[in-house]
Amino acid sequence: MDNITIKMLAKELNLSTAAISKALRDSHEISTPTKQRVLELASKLNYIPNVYAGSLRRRKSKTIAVVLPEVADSFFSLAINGIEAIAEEKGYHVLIYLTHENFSREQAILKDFQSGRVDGVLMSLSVETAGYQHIYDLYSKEIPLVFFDRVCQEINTAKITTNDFECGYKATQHLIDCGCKRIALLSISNYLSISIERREGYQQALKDKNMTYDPINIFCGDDAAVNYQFIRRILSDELRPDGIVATVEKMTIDVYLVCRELGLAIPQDVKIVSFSNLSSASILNPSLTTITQPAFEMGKAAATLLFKALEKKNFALKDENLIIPSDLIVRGSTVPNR
Amino acid sequence: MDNITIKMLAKELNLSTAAISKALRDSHEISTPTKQRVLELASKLNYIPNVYAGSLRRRKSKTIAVVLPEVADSFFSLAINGIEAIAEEKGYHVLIYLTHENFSREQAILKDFQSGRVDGVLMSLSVETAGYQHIYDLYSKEIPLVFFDRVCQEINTAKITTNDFECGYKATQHLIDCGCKRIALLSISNYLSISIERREGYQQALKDKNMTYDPINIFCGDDAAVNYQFIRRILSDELRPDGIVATVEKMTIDVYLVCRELGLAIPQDVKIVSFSNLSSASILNPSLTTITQPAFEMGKAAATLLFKALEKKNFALKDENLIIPSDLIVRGSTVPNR
DNA sequence: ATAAATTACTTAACCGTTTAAGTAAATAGG
DNA sequence: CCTATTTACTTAAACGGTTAAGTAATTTAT
Repeated sequence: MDNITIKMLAKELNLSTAAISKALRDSHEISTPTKQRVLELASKLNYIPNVYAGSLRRRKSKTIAVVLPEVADSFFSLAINGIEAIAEEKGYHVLIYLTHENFSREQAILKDFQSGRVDGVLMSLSVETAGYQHIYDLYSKEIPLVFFDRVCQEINTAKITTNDFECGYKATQHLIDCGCKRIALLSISNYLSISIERREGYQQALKDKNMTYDPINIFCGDDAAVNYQFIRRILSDELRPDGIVATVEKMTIDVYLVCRELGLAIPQDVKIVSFSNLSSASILNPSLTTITQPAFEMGKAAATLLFKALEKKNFALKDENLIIPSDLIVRGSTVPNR
Repeated sequence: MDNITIKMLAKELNLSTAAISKALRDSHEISTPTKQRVLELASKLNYIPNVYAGSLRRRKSKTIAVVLPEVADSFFSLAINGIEAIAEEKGYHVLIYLTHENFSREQAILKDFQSGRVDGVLMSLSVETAGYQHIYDLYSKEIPLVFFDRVCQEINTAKITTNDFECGYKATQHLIDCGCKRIALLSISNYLSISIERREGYQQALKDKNMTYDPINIFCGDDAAVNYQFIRRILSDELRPDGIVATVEKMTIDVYLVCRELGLAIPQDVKIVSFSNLSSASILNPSLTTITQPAFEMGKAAATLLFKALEKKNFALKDENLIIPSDLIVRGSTVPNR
């Protein structure tokens, strides 16, 4: 059996399709008894409007896109939760796209959005993103865009971040306070906003204590084995770090595994602080000191801003810049020696 | 500036909109030089077709929905990865919906799909789902549906599962082999397919060794504190279990925390096997013995089947039933005493 | 040389909903 | 009592593509 359409309701009730449409949208142009009849029949026949017809006509899809590097990461999955919570509340639908940190994939995804598929976009940049033309192109189509976490400073739109600089600083300072002399920063990019901020915080903390050390960049591909070998090399060195700030959750597990393999004790030989939302942080061996980001809240905030822009025509995203602070949660991986 | 439409291309090239449409879809009815001209102008003006117009006319959206209980869970986030991988390959878009284990939310989500919003649905049932009318309603609209993990046996469509019965059996047997005498099963439902299967495997394993013990059901709400207290009560009992099969990842962390608080040693006092895809399992304190589900592969398989149904009109999902086995990975939480 | 088939289009209907503009009847206002 | 306004609709044109059916011009077949 075919789907019920407005046309069928119209024929059945001897009304025009316009009358049906208006009745369903509770227009004042339709009398109460007529509205009743329409509503009754609609519910009796289980009429469900075709969303594509509506979207075409109204040029609005009630759909947003979330563009993420990956989903199997506690930060991003919590952020999705926050986004979904708001979207559900507002009656919006959520399309999800994963870049897998790949630039050309990100370009292709954004290009597609020019089709009008979505009313707005929430995104966190990929590591590989070099150049922002694809973002400007989207921007020029006047599709509202809110960045979260990995933002693009160059683009003049809303950005939700956490206090990455301070967290880089705090994490480093904490390791210094615990007696670390050679503190490494494990990062995945020289260009990503969060990487830069965290690194600058790290460097400032070292500078304030007249210490130096090199941040270490790890190419973050899909190949976990490569990361593992890289970390192993670092920790095998004679002058290996005695403190590590891991700016990415993934790497932490590798650090733990490498330490176990090399017979290095955490926190005695190596202390580690990780930017992470792992729910298992407290039951690791040893429990992990983390910078825990407000992932859920950031997702919520990003979505809230986006919907504000979608619902209020004269609301400008340009100068919205929200920073939600993270927490340093001290645990077993950074206990001072003796 | 307004969006470029086929109409504009047609006017510019002195052709009909039909010719443009056909040229863009590489129809044999259009000459090569004309196609070239159309393609050139389209790319020059950056023509991007309006997806809603196309979807309305063709009654196909190139979009699928994924309906999940939650996303902040390693199984589901890996499954999304698998689904996205296939969807991307096939040029489909992925809408994501979270039920938060809530029945009425699940009903509302499926009802919306009757609008033609999606071409197909992948889903994993919520804990609270009681009754399947909403699924039958979807089914009657001939929207292909593939279940994964938490399936509904009653509905005659494709199902991707893992060998839950065997895993329940294997996990229990493993604990017995490690010397456990009182083995508890932590579950979240009496009705969920996976819960039933795992419980039956557990019970069979006990029966085969002439042992008895009660499975324990935990209401799995959003309130983590409730679960925690519940587990605490169980482990505080004089006749507390010395072995636990946790069928849900979330609970494992609670068990670890409660054990620490009560001064119970894992694995000496309590051994635990968990159904889990936690990437941190190997670095927990102690490392966690897991039944690791092929989450990514299950997502991929589910998506692959769905697309087969979408692309081949005479492909029936009815009797597709794929079981991808999980692995028991023995780690520190189940070392035999002495 | 003529009928048949092919080529390269055009015309117009259609997908299902929304909405600006029009209209007849009822009501209100002076 | 006649005009202005309001009420409750209808008509028809969008929204932007797709596609069945039609057609004139050219090519092929007999």
